[in-house]
Amino acid sequence: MQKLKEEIGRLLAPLVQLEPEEVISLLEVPPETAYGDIAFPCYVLARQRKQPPPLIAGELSKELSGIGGHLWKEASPRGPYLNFHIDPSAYGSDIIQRIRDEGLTYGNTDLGGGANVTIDYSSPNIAKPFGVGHIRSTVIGHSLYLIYKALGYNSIGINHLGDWGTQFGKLIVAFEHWGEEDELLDDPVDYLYKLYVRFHKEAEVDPALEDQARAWFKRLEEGEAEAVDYWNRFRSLSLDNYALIYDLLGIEFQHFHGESHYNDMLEEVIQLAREKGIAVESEGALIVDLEPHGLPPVMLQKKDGATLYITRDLAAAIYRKETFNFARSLYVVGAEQALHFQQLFKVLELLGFSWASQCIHVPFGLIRFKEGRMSTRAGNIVLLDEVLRRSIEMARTIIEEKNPDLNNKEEAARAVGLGAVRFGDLSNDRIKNIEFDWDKVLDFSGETAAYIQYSHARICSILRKVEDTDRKFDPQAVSLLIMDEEAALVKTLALLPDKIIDAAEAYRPSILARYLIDVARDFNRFYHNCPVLASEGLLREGRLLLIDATRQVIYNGLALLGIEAPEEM
RNA sequence: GCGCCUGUAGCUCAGGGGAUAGAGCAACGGAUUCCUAAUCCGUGUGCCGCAGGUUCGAUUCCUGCCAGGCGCACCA
Repeated sequence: MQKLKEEIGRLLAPLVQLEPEEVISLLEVPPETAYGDIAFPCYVLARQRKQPPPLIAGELSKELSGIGGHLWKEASPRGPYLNFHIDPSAYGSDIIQRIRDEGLTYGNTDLGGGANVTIDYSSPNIAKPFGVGHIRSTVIGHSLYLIYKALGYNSIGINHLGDWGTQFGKLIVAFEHWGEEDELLDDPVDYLYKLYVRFHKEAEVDPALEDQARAWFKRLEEGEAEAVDYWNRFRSLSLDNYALIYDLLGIEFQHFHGESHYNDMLEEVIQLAREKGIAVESEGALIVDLEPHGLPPVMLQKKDGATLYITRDLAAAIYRKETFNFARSLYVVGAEQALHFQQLFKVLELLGFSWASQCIHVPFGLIRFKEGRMSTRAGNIVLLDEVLRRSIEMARTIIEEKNPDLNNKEEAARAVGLGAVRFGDLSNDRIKNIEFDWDKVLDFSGETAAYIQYSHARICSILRKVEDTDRKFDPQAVSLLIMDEEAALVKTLALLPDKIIDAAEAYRPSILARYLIDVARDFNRFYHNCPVLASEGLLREGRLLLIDATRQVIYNGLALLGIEAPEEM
């Protein structure tokens, strides 16, 4: 698409007295393919030429009639627009050849130039079970990690484990009171979760428990052996459990620096805040007054001397800058923490760090029940484990029904089941809340990952049936692809690089997810109207090249969402 | 009370100054001697939350209001 725009920009610029770049930025896609494939709106020229836009469009069309381009064949006026019509043969040839040449790297660009981008994602709280709520940060963050990598950035995935804080005090108190050793060993995370829920229930009647919890956390911060032992056990038991889920989902991180990692740096942060004169005592605690900046105050240190998570986040931000010298630092964390990040970035700025502006909160909405929000404390959450298991099970059932002869059913079921859950989270604008609904999670029809994967599998199926697998690009064969369905598919395939860039700039994998739905839809229309194997000669060859390119686009695109594209399902 | 986010078809959601506002689901009807029907084609639906403003032009930008969600010092 970019190449086509450049060509139009070059030709049109001298005729309209604009720079080629300006022309390119004005170009838009018409609402109907019938109008044309790319349009130049003439409103901007109305003042300059003192003519109505439709007249200008007509004149430009005439001026261009003798010229023509490589990738387009005609520029027709329609109302105030000058519509360019792609030459399907030339354009298709250009795009398909490019996809063939670039293969697995088609869609990638080198915008990043190797610059570091840190991405904080997943970051579960130790000792709490992995609920469906946690999947959002995990899946969105990991996709952004992959997308930035595809743009030539050096992505650095950081799992900022919530492995410190008063919650550990709570767990220790709960375990001291009600803990059973064998139950803990039996199913650690589940048991710790039960203790956590029980703590909050009992604390409602007996508020003294909260004080005990704070005291235990204080002892932990002071490095008291008994507290540290508890912490170590709870932490490693939880990590073992998370490892299973990350493994299943294919999620990776370069760093597992949890909150506890920054303990040694907290004193320094507090010292710096004092030196800069932004930290003040208030009611026995140490706070930063952000009122002049229109924000509520933040607390760096409690009156008992223990720190809070923003203190650790400050230390972590500084550590990341010093260690990775990031060009951008992303925090893929729920929208409910928006204020926290505003405060965090503001304090960094007040501490004199100009790079505070490179820190970006990438927020997302809550996963809720119809009846209200999920709460770990109240104990009403849906476990991610269960969601993934049931989704894979459902996929297995459908495969059994539709494709009973399939060889590696288990592999396909896993790809489809996990893909469904992932896609459900990635396909809508991340800022919106999601209502958790089993029926929707387990539905594999319509705009779903299965739809895209299915398109991929069918292409693979066709390609398997061809005797000569050693295909070469043939411009003549591709030039025969002039049916509407073929031209539409080619045009969509050309968009992958732009969509990856758009997704990265908006921090929205949903842009890419939606695009892949378009690819699959265009492919399915083609599939139903244009026989591949039953065609003959060069046309058959051209269609094989087209679907192979489609296969590549789907494969590459799904990969950036962290979704597998099985060859059979 | 203050702040942030959201409001588009019956439901779930795309779109995001410009040409007749689009998909999926659900409903109904159709397509399989042929490459996997997890598919495709057809039918119907919209005060784009309400009221102002900016503009040649607003569903899109600005302001106010309404509704829902989420936050607002010793949790993370």
